[in-house]
Amino acid sequence: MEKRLPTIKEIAKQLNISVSTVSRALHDHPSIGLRTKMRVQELAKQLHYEPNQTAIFFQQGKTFTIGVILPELSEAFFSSAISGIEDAAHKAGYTVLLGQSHDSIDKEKQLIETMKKHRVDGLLISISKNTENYEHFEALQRYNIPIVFFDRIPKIPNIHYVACNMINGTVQAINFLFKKGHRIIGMINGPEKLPATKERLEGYIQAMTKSRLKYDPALVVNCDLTKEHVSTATEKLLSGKRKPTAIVAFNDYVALDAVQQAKKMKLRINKDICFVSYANLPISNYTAYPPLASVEQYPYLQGQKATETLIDLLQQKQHNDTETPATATYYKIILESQLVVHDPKNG
Amino acid sequence: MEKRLPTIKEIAKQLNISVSTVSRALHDHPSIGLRTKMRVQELAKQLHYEPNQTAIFFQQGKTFTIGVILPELSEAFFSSAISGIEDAAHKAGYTVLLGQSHDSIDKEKQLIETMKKHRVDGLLISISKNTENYEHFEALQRYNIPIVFFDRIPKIPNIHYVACNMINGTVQAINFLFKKGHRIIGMINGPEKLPATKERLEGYIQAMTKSRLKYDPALVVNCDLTKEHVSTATEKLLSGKRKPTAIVAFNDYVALDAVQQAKKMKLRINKDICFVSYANLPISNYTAYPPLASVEQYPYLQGQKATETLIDLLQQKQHNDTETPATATYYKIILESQLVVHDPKNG
DNA sequence: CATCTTTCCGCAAGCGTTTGCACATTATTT
DNA sequence: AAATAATGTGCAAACGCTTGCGGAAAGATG
Repeated sequence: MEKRLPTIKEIAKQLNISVSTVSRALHDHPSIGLRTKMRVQELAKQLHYEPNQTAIFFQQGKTFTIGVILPELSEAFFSSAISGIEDAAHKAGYTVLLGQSHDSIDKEKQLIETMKKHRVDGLLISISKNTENYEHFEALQRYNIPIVFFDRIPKIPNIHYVACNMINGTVQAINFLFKKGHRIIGMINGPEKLPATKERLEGYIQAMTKSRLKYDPALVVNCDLTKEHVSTATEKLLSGKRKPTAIVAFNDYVALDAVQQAKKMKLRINKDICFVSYANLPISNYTAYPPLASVEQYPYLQGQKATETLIDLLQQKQHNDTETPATATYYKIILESQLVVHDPKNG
Repeated sequence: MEKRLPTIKEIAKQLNISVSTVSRALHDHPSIGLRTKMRVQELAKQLHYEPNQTAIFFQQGKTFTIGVILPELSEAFFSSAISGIEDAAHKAGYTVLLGQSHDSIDKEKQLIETMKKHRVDGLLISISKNTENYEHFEALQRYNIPIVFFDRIPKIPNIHYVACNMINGTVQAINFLFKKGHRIIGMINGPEKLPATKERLEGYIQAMTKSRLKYDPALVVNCDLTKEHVSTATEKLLSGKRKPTAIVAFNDYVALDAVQQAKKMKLRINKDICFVSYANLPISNYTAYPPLASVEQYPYLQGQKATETLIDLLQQKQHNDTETPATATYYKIILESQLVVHDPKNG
């Protein structure tokens, strides 16, 4: 009934040789004779032997596992990212240990503990919205567990990260609208503290000033991304003194909510008011009034790149352990975002 | 530089006691004196001692890890499911090892190998579209690794699973349309082999016959869910002899693609032709012509339930190991799907 | 035939933890 | 004071695998 898994010891006993010989035979070690090598491998196959990875992990102090901590798996951005992560990890022979923080800093801390316990070789983290102090990350440095942050990056100096530059995308968006003749361009931005919000604002300011439209703070409103907030934000924007003819929205969902509000206010979408946003979700093509264009942030690619650099780091570490202590250079990989103009005929 | 993590042995040495005492002290074992218990715990904290989980995993033959294999993380259904899985697992002190099959049977097999190597305690699987033989699953039984399947279930007898009954949802959908006066109701179904497809068909037949509309096979077409196939399927349906006034679509995306095709054919949506579908994605509310209603499949809940039953199984196993071999009862948990009628004013 | 290589294999330690058992100390009872 | 019972601790094995080192057997060389 209780099928005990065969071990190296079993094989050794049956063949009347030592475990070390078996181990080496299975690893094709040069100092094992062809004959015994064959005999061992044969029997191993026959018994369905498989090495006990937990024993190996333990023995080698490596788990070939990378931990991933991110806010919310069901968000489209992160589900694409995790998809890229898993693919890249799998390709390199690593597996992925998963945890979502639900934007709670406590959960984030807990997860880090769990990951540490599981002795993950490294971590991929996209921090929670509410994470403001970073001790729990710094603690990991001491344990020599490398971290690569992605998308949501903490504001601390010496870290590796992969992110998408929203500034240039924003500039592209504004320029796109400018070329279409818009001169009063509003922005519905995200929660003030978010770096993503700040980047969008920076891009906005850059592009506006460069186009010699002066930057008018009244044209930029923040919101917490809930439908209600978006509505009030839109209303505020569209009933101000300077009424924008185009709005850049924090993401596609915000744009859609904003469109609904604009329609409530009897504005004609794409005539009285145009929208551009971020994320470039495929569903936009099906909506009644998709944004004219959307800034693609390449979540899958971000996940992939982040994973690749982490694995790179892990391999460096292996070498450095025997040589000099790692030269402290930090990966700072920035993907350029890209404005994607939507096909007008789906309007 | 190389901070070696403190071990139980370290503590023992510094306190001049044995490792076993330290171990017991840290576990609050009753047979350890209060004094030494305190001393140990104090020093442990001071050294930032943390047990090496890999050692414990190895020693106990348990990893407190559950493997999850599913087709595609970036699909909305599965990203919700994994979210539910992760939450439930975390609550029970388990962690989640992740893998996506990309609907490739080979990848699926590989992943199972990996999971087995990692000595996951149990597995949660939603099988790939193309999986037709099930040896690789049955092999696991022999290793005494329990599996709970969810959503996409293989056709083999003795398994645990959690699924969502699409039949009743389909019946609800048809009845809904019937009440609205529709008498010729078409269906754009999925790939023929998929159980999900079969269930929808069964529900369709049940409801149609019960409503004394006879079942007309010409009104049901299969498709592989690509946009092109959906278009041709829709066209075929709408240019048949009996032209449906309503169509039940395999999922919301299919419905949206079908709507586009119908519009191309100059039909008026919601007048000449109505749509109902499955999944109930939130984006539907933003689309130009959302389906009138959609069958909710509760992916988050499915993930959650599947995880809970797996953990249940794991705990049973622990007990049964010492007693009688598990009484072979199999969990077959079926959630009822639920038709959600959409608010017409968002039309 | 003696010596030196090569070729092949086993011994044993070590990774960090848990746990059954025996032993030593102290407290309780007669 | 002796016997018994509680109370603390330590020893050592076990989990499965890898690997440095030493050594036997076989072959090559002089």
